[in-house]
Amino acid sequence: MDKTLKRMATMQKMQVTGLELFYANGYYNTSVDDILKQLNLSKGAFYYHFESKDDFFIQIVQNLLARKVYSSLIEPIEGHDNPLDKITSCFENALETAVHNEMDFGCILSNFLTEFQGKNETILRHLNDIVSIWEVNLISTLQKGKFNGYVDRHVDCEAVATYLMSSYFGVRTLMAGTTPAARKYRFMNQLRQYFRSLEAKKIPA
Amino acid sequence: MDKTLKRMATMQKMQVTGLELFYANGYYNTSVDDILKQLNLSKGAFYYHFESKDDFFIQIVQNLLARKVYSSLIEPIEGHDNPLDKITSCFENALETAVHNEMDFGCILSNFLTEFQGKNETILRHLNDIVSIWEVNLISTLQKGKFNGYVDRHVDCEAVATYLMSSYFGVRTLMAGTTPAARKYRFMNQLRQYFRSLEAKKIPA
DNA sequence: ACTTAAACCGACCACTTAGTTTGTAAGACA
DNA sequence: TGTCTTACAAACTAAGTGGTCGGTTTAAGT
Repeated sequence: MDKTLKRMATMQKMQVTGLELFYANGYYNTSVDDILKQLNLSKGAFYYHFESKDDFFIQIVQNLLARKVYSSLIEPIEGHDNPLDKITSCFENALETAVHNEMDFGCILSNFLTEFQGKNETILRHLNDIVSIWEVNLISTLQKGKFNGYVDRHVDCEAVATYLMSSYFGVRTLMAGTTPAARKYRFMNQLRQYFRSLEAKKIPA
Repeated sequence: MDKTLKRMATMQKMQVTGLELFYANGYYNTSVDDILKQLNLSKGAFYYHFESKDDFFIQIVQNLLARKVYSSLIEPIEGHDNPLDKITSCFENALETAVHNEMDFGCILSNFLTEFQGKNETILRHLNDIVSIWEVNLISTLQKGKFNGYVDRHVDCEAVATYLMSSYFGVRTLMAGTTPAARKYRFMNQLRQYFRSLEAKKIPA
């Protein structure tokens, strides 16, 4: 019991700083030693707990990244209110966090997708799993919004989901570059403009 | 004269295959030797023509990448026709090329932006220069469209440009993953929906 | 106090990396 | 013909890389 606790604690620490460094420097540009140096741990400790660097990363994806995406992009849009409002404030919050983050390098998920595209099929599958979950949740939220009269019935929910994911990934990449606050403001501005065209038409009188 | 020709030819070959491999495998995950092996050239040749790997890449960015972005994303939207139509068909063509590309790993520019974010300031500056050029062109095209009565006068052109760049970067990342054709279709679908909300209102009668 | 196993250390291995250096074939030029 | 420069080859260096392995610490169970 205490043993598994210690085990979990060490593994957790490794994964947390692992994610930090992988996010900041990229997977291939971060060595296992880099991570261990920051924790004052040795190679032995690492390979005692993890099979390989790839295995280590996959566990990070499942343990930390999946939860992060869920808590910041999926859970906030659940519920039966107006999905367009929920998505708006969800994006607003996510982007605001990015603006205030001194070390923002873009959307973690999107960055890793880019890095492993065509390089590591196994890892890519795990990343795409997260994308799928996000997509499915967006679609069903939008469909629920249709049913509840918030979203126009002619709207193609799958297409909207694709458009939303695209724009979010992209703006995070742009924001990591220059003038994140301005870019966030402009982005949200146009997101609202776009959403207005998806609203259910009010039946006059 | 013949000398500079040979020199240019060799450098060109190196840069072309360099860009191919950097795009496919990433900058840090592609060694100079990888490039040289494919050309049957030696380290001597490489360091005779280029100062360093970084210098090599910067020249690729300026010589090849800048031109590529210009010819596929900037030049096609120039002119005095309806900018919303021009941008639509420009994106349509760019995405169609990506769909038919067997080895598509996303938008070259966006991928490199992601890879160098927070890692190499110098290279990042050169990449952001290209982004700026694209942005400026989008904005001025939209403003011209306003002047010519294609775009509604209340539209915030800078915000539209940000939104367009974001969505394009993002959809290219998504398309590199799964079902690129479907994602392209859905994306273009919603782009048109969005553009409809930017059109100049027809003055009735 | 003794056993046992989990948790960890750190030297080590084979290999790769960017970059250097020494050397040399081939053409230009005198 | 002899010299000099260009354009490359190939062996090399020093610093890493992921991964292995024999040994040591630590702490719980008896």
